Amino acid sequence: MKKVGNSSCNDGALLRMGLNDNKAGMQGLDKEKINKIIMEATKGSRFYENELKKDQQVNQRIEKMMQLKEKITTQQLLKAQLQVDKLVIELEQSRNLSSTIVHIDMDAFYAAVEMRDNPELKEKPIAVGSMSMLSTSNYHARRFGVRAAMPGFIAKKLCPHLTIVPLNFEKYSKVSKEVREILTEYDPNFMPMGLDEAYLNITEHLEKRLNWPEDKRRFFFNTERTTEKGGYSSSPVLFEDNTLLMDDHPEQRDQSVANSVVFGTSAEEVVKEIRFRIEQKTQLTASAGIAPNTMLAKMCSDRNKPNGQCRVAPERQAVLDFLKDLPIRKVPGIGKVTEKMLKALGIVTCSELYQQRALLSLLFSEASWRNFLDISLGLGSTHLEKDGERKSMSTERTFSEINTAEDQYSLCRELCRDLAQELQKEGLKGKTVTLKLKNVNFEVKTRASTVLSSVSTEEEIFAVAKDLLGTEIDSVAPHPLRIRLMGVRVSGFLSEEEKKYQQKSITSFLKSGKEISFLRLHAGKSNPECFTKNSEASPRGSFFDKKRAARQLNSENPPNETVGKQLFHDKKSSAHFVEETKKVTDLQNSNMCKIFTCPVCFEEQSSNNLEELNRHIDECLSGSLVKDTMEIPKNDNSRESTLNFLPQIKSENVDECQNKVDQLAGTDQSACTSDSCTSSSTEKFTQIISDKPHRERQPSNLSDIARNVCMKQCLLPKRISEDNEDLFEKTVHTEETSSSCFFEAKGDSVLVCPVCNSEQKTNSLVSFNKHVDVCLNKGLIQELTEKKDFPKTYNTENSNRVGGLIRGQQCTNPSQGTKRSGLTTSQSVSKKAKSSNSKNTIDMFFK
DNA sequence: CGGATCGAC
DNA sequence: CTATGTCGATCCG
Repeated sequence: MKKVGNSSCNDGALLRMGLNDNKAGMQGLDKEKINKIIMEATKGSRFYENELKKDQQVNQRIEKMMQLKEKITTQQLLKAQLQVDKLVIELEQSRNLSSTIVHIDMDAFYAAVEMRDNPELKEKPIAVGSMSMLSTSNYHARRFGVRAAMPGFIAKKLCPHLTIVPLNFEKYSKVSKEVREILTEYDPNFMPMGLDEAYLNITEHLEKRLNWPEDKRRFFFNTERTTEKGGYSSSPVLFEDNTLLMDDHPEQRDQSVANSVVFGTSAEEVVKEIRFRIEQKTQLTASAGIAPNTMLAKMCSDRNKPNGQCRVAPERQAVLDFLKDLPIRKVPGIGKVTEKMLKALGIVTCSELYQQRALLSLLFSEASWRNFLDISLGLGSTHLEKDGERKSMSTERTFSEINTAEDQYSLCRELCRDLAQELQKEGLKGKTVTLKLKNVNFEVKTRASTVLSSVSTEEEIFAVAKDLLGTEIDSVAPHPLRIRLMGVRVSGFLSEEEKKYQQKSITSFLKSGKEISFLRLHAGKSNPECFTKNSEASPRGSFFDKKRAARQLNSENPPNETVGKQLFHDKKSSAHFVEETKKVTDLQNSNMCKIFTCPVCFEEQSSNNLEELNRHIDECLSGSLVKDTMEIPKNDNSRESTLNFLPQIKSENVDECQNKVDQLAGTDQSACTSDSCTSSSTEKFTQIISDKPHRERQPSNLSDIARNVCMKQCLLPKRISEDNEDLFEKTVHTEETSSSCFFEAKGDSVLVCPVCNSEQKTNSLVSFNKHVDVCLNKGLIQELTEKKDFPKTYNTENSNRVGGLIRGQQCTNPSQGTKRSGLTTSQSVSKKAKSSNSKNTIDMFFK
């Protein structure tokens, strides 16, 4: 039995410290010991106090969420269920299993490189980083609880023999480049994620490869390599699992020349080949995941690491099976906080995430719950988008306490200098400057200011940053600002188009003088810093009160006003132009490959968007529905079609299909928003129902509980007594006119509680609703979580289905982008709490 | 727009 | 002693 709800657990900051399961190696420590040691090293520190504070904030968020949950009524939940399930259908329709995405992940990358290059380190627990912070550790060290993102001094307490190797990025970059040279052969558009990870789309490679002669798939062992021991390393690790190279075409192996190996043509073989080549070239091992989308591929690569690979077959059921018991924390985008919040709702696995989809849609923001839904359905991006233009650039530094204004200003200038250098390398200018400060209690603040003309030089950036800094210093005066970190960021870059306009404008407006002085200014870094100098350089009026003036200077811009305004104008119009063209191309793109299959007539519909498809389905429903002859056409795996509705229908029972039709029918009325339903939708609804009364209504899916209640018991064949027929009519009618509530007053009647299934005699809906509420609060969550329908398919058993009544919210563009949202509760946070909180923070910031 | 937060590497 | 640096996304006020 699963305990659900109010577990605002007080596991404190320990949770944050990333302890992991320890496979009880011969050496190493068990979890308990690790926790204890970390706690001893940690407690009482400023860092720890701050962690506790953050933890409490999370707990407050959870509490708020739970309060919100308490207030959710049955009706709301059921309605949400309907809406979400409509979306589920759309998402299912758009499921795309035709791509083969690979995620490659180098094993303990930095540590592995260091071990490779220094044989002394082999067999020893090592970590890469510093006493302050570790970037990674080898597997040996991990047995002691030494992990990435852990400070070295704590790691040393866990594992006194730990060797800490300083970072050497140049080396890692070089190795990374070697690996990328291999990857690019399989997908020239592969997407690197940091130095040690990458996504590949090998769909095209797989096709080409089918026709490749064996020799193109033959690779040789590296025999020249002289390892540390002078020996010859024949990559023993890779071949430890001898299944690795023997499946696909064993006969081809025999023909291979000594010291060579031939790989097959399957996706698995391709990935083995990639890993083989990586290891031969770099002596490093990689893990890999193969799946129909990036999210799954990433989770797959985690499955058999280190030095393993795993595949999720491109079948809906395989995807669902893979997700079934997978802890949500394994999902990219779900971090500690989200994990904890969901855990408070009793959600730990992906299947539970699916089961609670209705609740989640009420408790979280749209972006969040939609993300959750994608996750629980196993949807992710099926193509690798090249990353767009950079949005910001920043630099920050941690140091031992700095508390004098002078030091802080000069540090700030230094950061601006570094940043300006980087900005100019990429030829970027931004309009927003953000200053970041972390005080000695680890509390972080950011302060931003946006100016009219974009900045890129040290002087320009510093002019803005110093004001922000000055304001912060003032705000604590007469106390010193005690900081341990400062950072400067520039954002709000001009887009490519805007740049062109700007260049034109600049060349036409600015004559040589100013421009050159801009370009040359930073080269002569002779200025021995000091902010006083800068304030001299700023416009007049700043020499009264340094600090007051500083605050007003926000919108100073070196060129004259008219230029600034002119630029602004141009930028706007050009941005508009860009947007328009983008729309057009987007449309064209989406035109290209989207073919929907109408779930009613089963004909392929090429359409721009869902709305159009829905319109078609509408027509089908009102026109040909009566025929009710649902021929299921033969459908071989046409890899072309991006949308695979048919195969699903095939694999599910007919009733499931009917379920979808019902829902679609009930949803298309976009006027049927939130709390009101138009009569036309109700008409259609009754039509469908009366058209298909003969169809045996089988238990369908969880969400039918929602429909049950929506349509009241009148549509539940088993529970409808004959004399309720009348009720049905009235009911529908009532809904037509007033449907602010799913339950309409009906005089004396016997209603069946959709939760506990018991009959409830009521004379008022209020009392019945109350009963359902109570029932629901007690049992629904639990009941839903206990459903065992996940493995088979998400949409299965439950009792007594009825047609749907769904609000016509537009859910266009099921594009399954790569975006992963952060998380927030959708409801507003109490202002009081927040402001008092921030006040506290401000007070505390300078103690 | 500004500030805070989350999450990934 | 000693708890990173950079970036993107999202949400709310």
